Amino acid sequence: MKKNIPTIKAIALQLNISVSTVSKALNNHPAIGEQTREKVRQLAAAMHYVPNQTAIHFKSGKTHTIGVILPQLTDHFFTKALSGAEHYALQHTYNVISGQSYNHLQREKELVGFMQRSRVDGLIIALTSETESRDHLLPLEAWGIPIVYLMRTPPIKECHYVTVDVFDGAHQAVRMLLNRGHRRIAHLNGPEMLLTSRERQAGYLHALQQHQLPADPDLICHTTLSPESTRACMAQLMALPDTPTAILGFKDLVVLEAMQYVKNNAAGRRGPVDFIGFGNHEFLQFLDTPPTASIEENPFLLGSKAMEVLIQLISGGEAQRYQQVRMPCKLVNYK
Amino acid sequence: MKKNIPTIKAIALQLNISVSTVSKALNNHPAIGEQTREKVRQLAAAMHYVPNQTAIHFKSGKTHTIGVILPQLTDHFFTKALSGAEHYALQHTYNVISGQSYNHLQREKELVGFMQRSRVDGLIIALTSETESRDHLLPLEAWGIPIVYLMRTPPIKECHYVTVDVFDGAHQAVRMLLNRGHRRIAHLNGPEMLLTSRERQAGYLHALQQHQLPADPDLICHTTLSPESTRACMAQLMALPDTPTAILGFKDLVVLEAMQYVKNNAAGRRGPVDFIGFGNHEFLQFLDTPPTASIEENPFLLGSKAMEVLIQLISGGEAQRYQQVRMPCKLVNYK
DNA sequence: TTGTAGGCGTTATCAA
DNA sequence: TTGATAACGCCTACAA
Repeated sequence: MKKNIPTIKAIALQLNISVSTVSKALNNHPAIGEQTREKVRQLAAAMHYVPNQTAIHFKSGKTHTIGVILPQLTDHFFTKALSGAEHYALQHTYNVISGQSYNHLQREKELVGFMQRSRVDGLIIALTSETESRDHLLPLEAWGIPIVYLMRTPPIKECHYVTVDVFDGAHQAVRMLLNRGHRRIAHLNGPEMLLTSRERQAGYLHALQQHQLPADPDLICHTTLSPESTRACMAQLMALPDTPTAILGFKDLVVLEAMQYVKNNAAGRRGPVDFIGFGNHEFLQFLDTPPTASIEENPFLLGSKAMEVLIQLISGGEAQRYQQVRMPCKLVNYK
Repeated sequence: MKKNIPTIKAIALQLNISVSTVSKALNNHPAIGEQTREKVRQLAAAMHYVPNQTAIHFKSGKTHTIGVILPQLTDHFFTKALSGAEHYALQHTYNVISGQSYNHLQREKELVGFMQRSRVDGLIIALTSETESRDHLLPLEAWGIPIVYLMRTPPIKECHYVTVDVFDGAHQAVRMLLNRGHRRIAHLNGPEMLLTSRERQAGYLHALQQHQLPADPDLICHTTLSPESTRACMAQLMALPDTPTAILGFKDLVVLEAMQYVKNNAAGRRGPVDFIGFGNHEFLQFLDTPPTASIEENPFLLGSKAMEVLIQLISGGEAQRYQQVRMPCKLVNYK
């Protein structure tokens, strides 16, 4: 199967006119006669001519394309963030190319390289939980390609980012649990390395503090997000002399695993009865015994906002201050 | 923020050698001295030189990139199919660019246009449920860009496709329900337009037929996959004088909506007690009352296979017969 | 109103 | 072993 793709030159040849005339006709250049324009357009349509974007990118030095790198799309949070980013980009005639890092730094580096080679005009990235340095991203910045971090930001202040205000989310959740009478509230948090984990924890601690409750380090544990790790955390919590009565989880999936653990392993024994996680996953509605509440994050809007910030950075001319946006989240009650 | 991206020319200028020497040095061309090669490599690394892929694509006429167009990534099935396709592509040094059609023909056409302009070497596509003709795909084929349809195939024989053997999946499911004693089995199917719906139905009918059971058209309905539409179907089924005792659903989500409907609207009344859907969604494990079974499809392998077929078509030289693959599926019991 | 020429970054061919 | 040159498809300033 040999490729046979029509070019401007082929059109020019057939009509016996010059290449530049064809180019102008197709681009609605004013200095082209009505007749010629029509002739060209008709032939182009008949030949199914489609401009070669690689050539245009190459020539213009602008790809009008945004790269998006996310950990994984099996996580609804990122899927929706991607959709939001795509949506905004499309409305502003930008294209999106995306890739999944599968939470591996090595793969993230490869993807960054791919984005660089593809000469994206800007990058949105949620770092892997392995990523400690952003050395592999510095060349992009040096090139003048703006980067907006989404959710998973690097541990520095000098960057553009868009995140969810998980501090407030955790704070709201713990306040609700406190109001329901709980005094032993565990925090089944995500990987310690993630900034978003640390912010959740800060919100958790702040709520306790406001209630003049001491923080018990035994009540805080970190799951790698694997089911095994989550179960290990739960085993630890349940082994405490004074078991927690409520749990704030990193996200809904973790909470469900925790609830399952309690159901399977704590029959009869005292165990947590109230659970709250992040995400407000749509599957929760199908559960006979849903968690107490869930913290809704609106990832679609998050992605859309990230793209908005990025496109503004790209088109906004001179160096701007670091854009740092925190989107609100909302506690949704299930009981 | 002005872009400042190093090129081969910049390297050549600094080292006071020619552009072509630099190019060869970077590409390990044998006819380059060890010294020169080293000098070039070091400077390139120091300048964070990254080749301009748009230029290479442009020059070579090969992008080494595969386009993937899917309805939506919020559907785990397609997310996993995408991951599988990406995985295979990466191992064979192909890149993937993907887009979501959101099940809109218009958007699908735009994406096809984007893929064409991007000069992908091949395309994997799952058509929208709106897509009746493949006119917008013909130019690609005329260009010699192979297309592999994934799951959502066009209603013709002359195409390459990779699907799941849903006929057999439905057949297995209905056989199981029959074995459990059911004689009034409803088929809560997906959009009639989708080939995959028709194949499910054929499997359903075939199983009934093997059991010498007549097919009751009242027991077959088609949801658009929206919750409202699914509820409307359920209302219809529940209004029958002889209500179904079991339901085969288009996919797990539809089944859960159906189960919820029964729970909310049939308290006390006779209603279906066994449910089977397609997908074997990972959330099913968290349900107190899961469906009876689910039909596992392995979409990751499906996407991977589609990519394998496509890359073979791309590199395989001359026109080959139509590749048509049906992946097996497996009934997973929950009760 | 149309055509000519140059150039974007890279590689391949051929000459030095 | 290295360098000069042309070419890929398209656009644009300038010339005709």
